[in-house]
Amino acid sequence: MPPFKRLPRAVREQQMLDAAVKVFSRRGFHAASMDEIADDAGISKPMVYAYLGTKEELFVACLHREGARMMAAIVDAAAPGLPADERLWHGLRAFFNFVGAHRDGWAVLYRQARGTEPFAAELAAMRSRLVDLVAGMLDHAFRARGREVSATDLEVVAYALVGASESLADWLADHPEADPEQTATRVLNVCKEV
Amino acid sequence: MPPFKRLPRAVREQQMLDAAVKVFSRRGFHAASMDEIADDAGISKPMVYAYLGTKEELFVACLHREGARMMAAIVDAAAPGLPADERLWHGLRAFFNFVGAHRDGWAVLYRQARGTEPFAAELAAMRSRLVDLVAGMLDHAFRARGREVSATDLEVVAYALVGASESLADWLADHPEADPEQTATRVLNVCKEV
DNA sequence: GGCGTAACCTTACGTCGGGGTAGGTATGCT
DNA sequence: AGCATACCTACCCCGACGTAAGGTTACGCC
Repeated sequence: MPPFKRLPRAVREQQMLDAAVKVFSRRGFHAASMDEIADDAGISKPMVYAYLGTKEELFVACLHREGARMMAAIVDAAAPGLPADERLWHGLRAFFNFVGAHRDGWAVLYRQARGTEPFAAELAAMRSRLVDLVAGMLDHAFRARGREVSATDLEVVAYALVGASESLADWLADHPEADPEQTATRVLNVCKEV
Repeated sequence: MPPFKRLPRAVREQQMLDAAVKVFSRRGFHAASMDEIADDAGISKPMVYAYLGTKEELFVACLHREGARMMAAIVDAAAPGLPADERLWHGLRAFFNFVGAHRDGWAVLYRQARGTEPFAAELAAMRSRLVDLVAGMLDHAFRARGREVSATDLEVVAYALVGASESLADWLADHPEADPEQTATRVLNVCKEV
């Protein structure tokens, strides 16, 4: 038999996470089986337990990795040096491009985690950070135009904007033929009217 | 022993659906057990199978009942006789009041169904009907102000509006102290700017 | 009133998928 | 050589879906 290649732990962990994200997104948390994940990662089940722990812990690991990637993509694109309007636009673009490129990661984050109790809190924290980020950018943008908005109203608008984007991202995840850039443009057109 | 009261089928079915919605919303689809649902309904498990069928069928029944209730609440409030602006406003109010009053029903609809494969399609169909309804009202509202908007743009705006509302509804479901009416007002304030 | 039938309802169980683990084997580094 | 790390096969076992078979109450009909 061909002796399966031995790989360092860090590499295997990434492979496992890749497989886990894929399977979780397709089947949902409960319907996904550790056997299938292990199989898909080209490894056997006990390794998954040895490296990433129990099923819940594995899911949390996925959540963290995908969430961190998404936040990083947005923060990178919306560099603080740019003018306020540009930051929002680039952030939106980055968001939709991320969702377009990581459709299954997105499904894990926002379709599985939202419904399954132990993870809802984790997700709420991430979304809260995103809302804060968007609220900050909106604040900049409004101030740049000489408009002053109260902190709570700012938060509600940010929440609504994030919600609308998530909703369209969801739609995007289900329509592989759709173009992320175009979707971002559409959201921005709506926002421009405000 | 106290002979448990015998009730007609229709009544029991409603009790079962009430219990099912409650348990599904608390535990999620998979984590919910038929035993707990039966227990909560004050009945024993085989009755649930006899009346509502398998677990999936039971969940679909919940989905349909709650979805129909929500749509009915919105359609009733947004009577076609009213002027376009009023219809949107009343529809929004009805939506948020419904979510406020049926927080667990909402959780079943939009947190469980979205993530769990067999039901996602069912939910997508409902949401699609809602988007169409909203798009129709938006069309009226725009025309009343003399603005013409293409059908696809209309759909995107409707989708974004529904998404934003769902997002805030979600937030509402997690904050029992929040006021539905006030939340509706806030969304409308954002829309008024468009 | 009695009696049968149908509907209501229960206890108790078969069964199986899948999470998690015990213990052992190979491989590379020092 | 020896030790740690990567890796596997095979297994245990519990929880929960779904069901079989039987008891109990209401109601219609003579």
